[in-house]
Amino acid sequence: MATTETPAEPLSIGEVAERTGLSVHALRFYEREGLLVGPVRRTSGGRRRYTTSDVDWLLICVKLRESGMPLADLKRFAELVRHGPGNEAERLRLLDAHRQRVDAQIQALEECRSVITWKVAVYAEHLARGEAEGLWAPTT
Amino acid sequence: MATTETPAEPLSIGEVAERTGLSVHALRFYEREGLLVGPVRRTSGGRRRYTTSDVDWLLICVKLRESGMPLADLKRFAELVRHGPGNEAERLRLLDAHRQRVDAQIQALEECRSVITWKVAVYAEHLARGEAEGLWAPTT
DNA sequence: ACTTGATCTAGACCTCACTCCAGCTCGTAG
DNA sequence: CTACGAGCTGGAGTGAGGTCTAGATCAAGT
Repeated sequence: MATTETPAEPLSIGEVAERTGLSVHALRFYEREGLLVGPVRRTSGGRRRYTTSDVDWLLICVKLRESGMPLADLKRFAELVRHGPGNEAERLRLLDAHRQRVDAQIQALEECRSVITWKVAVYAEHLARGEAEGLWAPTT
Repeated sequence: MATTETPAEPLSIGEVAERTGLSVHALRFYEREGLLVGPVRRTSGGRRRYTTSDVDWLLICVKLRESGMPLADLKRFAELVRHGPGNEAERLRLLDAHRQRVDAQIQALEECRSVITWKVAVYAEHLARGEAEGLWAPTT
């Protein structure tokens, strides 16, 4: 774990954007929305200083988002983590429910892929044997 | 092919909604947006009458949408089909590009799933051995 | 004829997840 | 000191993809 980096140097918002793939806009937005576990430290001048564990959390967030978890759920999860120990069962339920959704998504995508693949094959064959036949006149 | 139904009875918008999973609103919206291959027939009273090939096309659309094809691409595809034969190569490119995106998506989701699964395991183990340890004090 | 329920149109509205802007401040390099 | 880029805030704007409303019409049942 930990971002394969010095274990203590705080990072600027730009650096965090770079290593999470989120935009600086998105990072500020996530913070406003309460998606981070703790408040982000600031320099005396008011600039955000992210810790490596902030970044680790964000990397998890990115994976959860990427797999379609809505921000509302992410927020809920962050709240649970924020309120410390005692709610692990609920965190587990939340994650596990999401994992199931991801599985369903993968299955759905695989089904879509096979439909598309079939359609691609239809066109490929059609092209191979030269243009002809109403390929979709009523329906392929 | 064909929707395992009488090959000629036209369907109302409600029936089509039922068998495609799209809402009647969505069906009208898709039509306005030019996502259908041909214009939908109407009764003398102005009600839409869908043919089974309309439904077949919509079922393809649903699969493409479900796998993340943007409406704009779907529209492009519909246009190609609408303009009849001669552009099959382009249709093929469009579909094949999409198939590649779907593959990438599946891969990404699988990666997400493994991250989530790992996280679920962490919580499960934690719960099994009884509450303790700052599971996220810095980072899990 | 009356009632009921499905449809019709045009257009306003909605959610989600950001993204961008104005106007200002910070901080580092020359 | 000056410039200049990166960061700050609050709030408005964006784009995708629908969803909903109002007010009218159609069609079938009783």
